[in-house]
Amino acid sequence: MKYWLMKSEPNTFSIDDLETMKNQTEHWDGIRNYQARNYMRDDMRIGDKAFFYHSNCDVIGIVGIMEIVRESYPDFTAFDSMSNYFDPKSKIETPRWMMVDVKFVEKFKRTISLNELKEYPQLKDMLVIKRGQRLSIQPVQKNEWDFIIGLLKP
DNA sequence: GCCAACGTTGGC
DNA sequence: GCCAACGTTGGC
Repeated sequence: MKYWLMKSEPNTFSIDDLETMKNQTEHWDGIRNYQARNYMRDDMRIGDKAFFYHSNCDVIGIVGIMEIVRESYPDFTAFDSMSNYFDPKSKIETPRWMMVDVKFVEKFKRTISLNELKEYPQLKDMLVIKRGQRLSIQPVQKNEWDFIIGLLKP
């Protein structure tokens, strides 16, 4: 099983939104970056776990956990000229962008902020704490995952 | 295939 | 709102 971190701006889609979706499940649409797409398409498998990360907001950081429940399939928002994510270069016959379905697992009692993540030497290699790192889907190492889960214990 | 211009991300 | 970092585009 692999571990991931997936960013979303809570103004657009927050962990609370995910929790209130039907079946607590939603497609993760709007990824328009090749490296992030490749991670979804090539490496994400059903049962993988992902941190839900809130970006561009008051309290930036990891807010909970979700699970991958459907492997990659074409991102239909790319075909919709009314969508913010419309991409005329992505055709139904040859879709350029993919998405996965994610299911809510838990919301943490507290946000593990970006500032806090930066404090721990154990996490110094995490992509998310590196300046200018904009990848919206990032792999997380098992030891990093376990360390972060450990922070939640009293 | 290079690279300048441009657009976007996302922390601050 | 600013702007550094980075990805993409398109002329050559």
